[in-house]
Amino acid sequence: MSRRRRLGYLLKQANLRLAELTGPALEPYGIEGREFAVLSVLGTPEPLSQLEAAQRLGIDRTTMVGLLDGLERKKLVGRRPHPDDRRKNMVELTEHGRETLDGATRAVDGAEEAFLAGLPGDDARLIRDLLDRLV
Amino acid sequence: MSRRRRLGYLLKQANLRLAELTGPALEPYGIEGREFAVLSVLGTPEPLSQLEAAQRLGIDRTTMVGLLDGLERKKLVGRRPHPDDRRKNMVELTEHGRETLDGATRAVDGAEEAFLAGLPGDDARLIRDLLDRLV
DNA sequence: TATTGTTATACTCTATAACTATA
DNA sequence: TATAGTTATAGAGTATAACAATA
Repeated sequence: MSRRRRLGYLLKQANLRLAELTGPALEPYGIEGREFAVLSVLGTPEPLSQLEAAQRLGIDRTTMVGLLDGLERKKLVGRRPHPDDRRKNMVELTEHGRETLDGATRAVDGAEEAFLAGLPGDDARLIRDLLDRLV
Repeated sequence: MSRRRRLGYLLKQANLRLAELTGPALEPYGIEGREFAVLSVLGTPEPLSQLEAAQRLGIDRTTMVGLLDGLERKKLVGRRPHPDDRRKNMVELTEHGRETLDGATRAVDGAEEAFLAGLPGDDARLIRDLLDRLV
């Protein structure tokens, strides 16, 4: 009979353990977890401004500036002014960014799979569904 | 048909949402989430040194020093040298610390319950079990 | 020599405030 | 007046390195 651990502790440790798998998985692509997250939201069909991308990820727009600076230096994304509202920068994946996203997505899929490997297939699907309903 | 969100994103957001509930829940007790975590591990029957407490929480021993400094200032814990190994500080809850832990535990239980309120009872129990098996 | 607690320090991540330009 | 992007800055939270005391 083991002691019940706090939910906050479990979530934090799960996050850390997953990051230990995704970090190395992304290394060959030259990006970090947060950069992958940015590429992921930019990979959706609809074009996004910097602010919109930030909101999708739940981060501040000032944080997005730095992330995009890095991704732009790596030639993974490009900024261009919105034609109808020149306050906005629309952000798009470059060809290289798209390729990187595709490969990195497979790598992260593998890392998530490894992370969930301890659970039977049904439970692996279930925990994702449950978390999805919570957030 | 909604887009599948990354597991890392879900875990991070779940953590943030839970923290938004536990933070205010702990406020009446004058402690923060991390301090509650420390009190929790000190609340177990076996006496712990600073290092042992840090290891239970997966944090560095240098981080534990600062946390215990704060808790000691609040008269919630006490340090005393281990009788047989004077390199070690044994850390124990004060009477006030025990009372605070008891109340705070109920408050956090309530916050976790609220966090999981969107899920049917079975699923609320299940997600905790699944996370427990993952970490 | 190794371990525990401590301190100083630095690094990462993030947000707030203030500015520019646009609307 | 309000919004989007930017910059400067500051605050958490954390770890690494180095030291003293002890084993």
